[in-house]
Amino acid sequence: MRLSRKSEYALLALVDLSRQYGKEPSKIMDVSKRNDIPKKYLEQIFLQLKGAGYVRSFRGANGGYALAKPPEEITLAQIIRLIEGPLASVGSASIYYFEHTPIEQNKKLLQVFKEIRNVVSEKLEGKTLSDFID
Amino acid sequence: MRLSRKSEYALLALVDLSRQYGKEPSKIMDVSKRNDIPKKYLEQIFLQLKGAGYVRSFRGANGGYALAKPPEEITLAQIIRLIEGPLASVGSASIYYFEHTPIEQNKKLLQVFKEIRNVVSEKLEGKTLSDFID
DNA sequence: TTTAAGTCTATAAACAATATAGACATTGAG
DNA sequence: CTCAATGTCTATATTGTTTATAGACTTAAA
Repeated sequence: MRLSRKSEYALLALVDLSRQYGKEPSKIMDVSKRNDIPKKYLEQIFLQLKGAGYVRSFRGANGGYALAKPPEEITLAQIIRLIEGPLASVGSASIYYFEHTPIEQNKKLLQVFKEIRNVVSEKLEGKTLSDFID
Repeated sequence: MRLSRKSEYALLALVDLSRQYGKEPSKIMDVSKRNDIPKKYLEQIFLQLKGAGYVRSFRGANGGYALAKPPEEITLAQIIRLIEGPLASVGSASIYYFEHTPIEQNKKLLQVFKEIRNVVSEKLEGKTLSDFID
């Protein structure tokens, strides 16, 4: 499970919104500056997060973005699955995104990557955005 | 730590050589056929493994490839680090391949990925080629 | 009506993954 | 000595992904 820059940005942006949860929405520009994320790229990331129901947007002047649910209800696993796809190292060890890959030819080898998938999954399912507000 | 096709091929090919350890070297063509790996791609993979000292080659007629050391002495971690680079999900959580990335801005977030790196590393350091001979 | 926001879609630049091609070098067998 | 089988080396092709950037459009508040 290699994280792209996009996922790093998404996590930072969501933690930023978590700090404002219950308050006024945050403007893309402000989130961009505070976390050093390219503004136009962040726009796309927020649109994706919105499509998946993790954030809400408010258009027009005084608009901005806010979390769509409490920080306690959004896990790292959910966000990373959204942006990256499978948590597993190989497609054939993935549950949500299973696909056939060559390593299936060796059952024991595949088993190692399933075990890794499981521990990674547990770690990420167990952490929510609320755990990362300073 | 997302595995490329190349790593899957490398692991399958090495396990194949492990089965022949102590016997005659295996020809690229045979390893290719047995594991369904494109021959010309496998050539490149073996050259890389040879450069890193995991396999030896014998040229000319009756040539082929063999493990350069006992299967017990080659770990999955070594091979994956060779082919993929860092085991860590993010560069800033990597020890051997550290680099600065945005997620460092949030120490707690970074810590999660360091923990994941550690468990993945332990799993892969703890398994050698000998564990995968049927 | 103006202005400050978010929306949507296209595209570009750079890089990585996954091979394929072909000329070359080495070795053993006959 | 020559031929065939094998590994070596380097270049290139193809495709996809990542990481953005651009610009025209829509919405809402003042």
